[in-house]
Formats: sequence, C-alpha cells, structure tokens
Amino acid sequence: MTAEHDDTQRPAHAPDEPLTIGEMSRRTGVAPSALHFYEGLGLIASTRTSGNQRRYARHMLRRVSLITVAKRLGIPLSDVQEAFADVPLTETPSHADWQRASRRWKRDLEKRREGIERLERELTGCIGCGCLSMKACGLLNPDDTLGSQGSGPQRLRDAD
Amino acid sequence: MTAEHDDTQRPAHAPDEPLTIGEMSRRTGVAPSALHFYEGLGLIASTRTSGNQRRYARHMLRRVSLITVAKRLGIPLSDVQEAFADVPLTETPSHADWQRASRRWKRDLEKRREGIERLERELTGCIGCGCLSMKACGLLNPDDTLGSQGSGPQRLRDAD
DNA sequence: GTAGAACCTCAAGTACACTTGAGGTCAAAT
DNA sequence: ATTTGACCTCAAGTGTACTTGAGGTTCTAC
Repeated sequence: MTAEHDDTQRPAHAPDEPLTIGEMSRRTGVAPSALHFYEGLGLIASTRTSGNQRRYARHMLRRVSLITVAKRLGIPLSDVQEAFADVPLTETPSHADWQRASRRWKRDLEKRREGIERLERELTGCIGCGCLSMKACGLLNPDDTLGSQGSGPQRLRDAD
Repeated sequence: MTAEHDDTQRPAHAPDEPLTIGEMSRRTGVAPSALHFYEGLGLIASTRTSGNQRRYARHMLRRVSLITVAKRLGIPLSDVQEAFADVPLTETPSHADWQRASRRWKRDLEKRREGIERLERELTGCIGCGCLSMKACGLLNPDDTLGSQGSGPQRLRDAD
C-alpha cells in the first residue's frame, strides 16, 4: 500500500472507454492470468481490438469485484456462476438484472452466515461451560454418548 | 437419510473403546481415505492394533467434526491446523485445551461473519436502491467514478 | 480353517483455481 | 524505425484436498 500504483502516470480515459486487461488487473487487484481464466469460465467477457487485445466494459469491474469477495468468503466459482446466471454478460446489466442477482446472493450469504453463527454459538457455549471436553454438553455432540444410537455428530452436520 | 446405516447390526462397543476407521467414517460422514489424509497432516491421530490397524480415541470424533464444519464454511485445513495447535493430539484434551481452541476459532469466525454481513448489507442496500447498476452508489464501488484516483474497489477489498 | 469384509501402504489420478513459461504480436515513445 | 512494455495463445506446472486402484494383510463369522 505504498506509492506503487500511481495512476497519474497511467493513461487517463474518458469515463466510458473500455479498459485493457492491465487496467482491470490494477483496479481489481486480480492478476491478468486470473482474468483470462474467469473469461474462459464465462464469468466475465471482453471484446477484442483489431489487434486481438482484450477490452473490458466498465461493468466488468463489478463482476470481478463480486468474484473476489465471493472467493474471500470461500464461495466456489461455480456458485458465482449460478448467481450471475441471469445477469447479461455482454451488455451493461439493467437495474433489474442486478437486483435479481443480489437477492440470490443474499439468500446464499444468509445461509452461510447462519452456519457460522451456529458454530459461534456452539463454541461460545463451550467456552462458558468448558463442555468442549465434557460429556454432559449436547451442543458440540459429546464424544459418544449419542453415538451408539447411530446419531453421529448430528448437531454439527445438519446445518445444510 | 433412510435406514441405510442401521447401527443395531454394527458391533456395539463399550463407551470408552476406541473406534475403527470404518466406525469413525460412519459416525462422521468422512471417508476413510480422508481420515488417512487428515492423519498425514497431523490433524488427527490414531494408535495401532498388533495387526497395524488404526484405532481412534473417541475424542477424535470431535476433531473430525470440527474439521468438517470448517470445510463447509470454506476454512482451509491449514487454518484448522493452527486452531488445533495447542490441543493435545494423543491424550484426551483438557477443558482448558478446548477452551483456548474455542476462543481462537471464535475470533476467526467473527471475522468471517463480519465479512459476510458487510457484503449482505451492501447487497441489501443495492436491492433497495437498485444501485448495483447505478453510478451513484458508493457501496459496491461504482463502475468507475472513483477509479481514476486509483482507489479501485476499496469497499469490497478492505474487509480483511 | 476358510470365506469375505475390513483394513493396510503407496502411487497415481482428479477437481478446482489459478500461475508460469515459451514463443510470438501489438502499440506507444524515442 | 526500433525499442520497450503490454498483450496474445497454449501447454504445463502448482497447491489444496482429496479419491482411486493395485497388491497385500487382518479380523470376524461360519
């Protein structure tokens, strides 16, 4: 986070000009090779110049940002692909397009958050009572008191 | 979730007997090959019978369950390894051992949950105002209005 | 005591998400 | 005009998290 990318030396574009792959990379923090990769998966799209170089419409920045966030949260690209399913790739997506995608995402995120919250609660409870090592605690599934009924670690597994 | 695993036909063990790899697998839902793999990473441990077969102490069930949950939440095994760092592998962990691990985990989970919550809020805002496709919205970083200052999609990236 | 299920090791294969490298082209500046 | 940096394609390599298979051993039940 130093003066390493000083865009004052970079070409200044009109606000609606398409971006080169290098610009996309600098702006999103995603390597050009990864952008190639995402394009191969159909997660993003580009047009080509007469000289076969990629040019990205500005709305691709958002797609890449969303991919990045998803990754950070451990969401696989296949899920991102689904979330983007109805968002047009080649034209600028409409208000409604992104609204739909947003709602879809939000449901997915809610599930994830709930999974984490559940685990947090369980761990918190166990911090309080120390039951992570005690048979009496039903939260994290005691080592084996339920086991012989074939229950297994249900509490930790039924979160789907 | 049918009558597929009917433990009434399985060997019934005294509550403190060690488990075979097959039993571990059935109880945790984790494949034997994965248990081998986790053992290679030092995430779990086993003793061996005179005939070189693995036997797992019952407290390994909890370790495996925690690994499974972590995976579901997109937490890499290396992080799990760290979280387990001070929890004894070969003897039954003490109350204090698991307490320490719980606290560590909880901090990690909090960060993750916060990341997800942030994204949820952003998406929610965008559902409300439709800004996911509008330049005026600063939440998801507008396509490019901040871009020429070299800021990039900061709001989505500074969440670490 | 022997059949069959469950287990063992070790090597190789798979899927995901990329990166790296080779060999070549394109574009902006001198 | 030529250098330099950015770009292109395609193939192969990397790290993570396993699975699969071959070839052999052990355990349990009959």
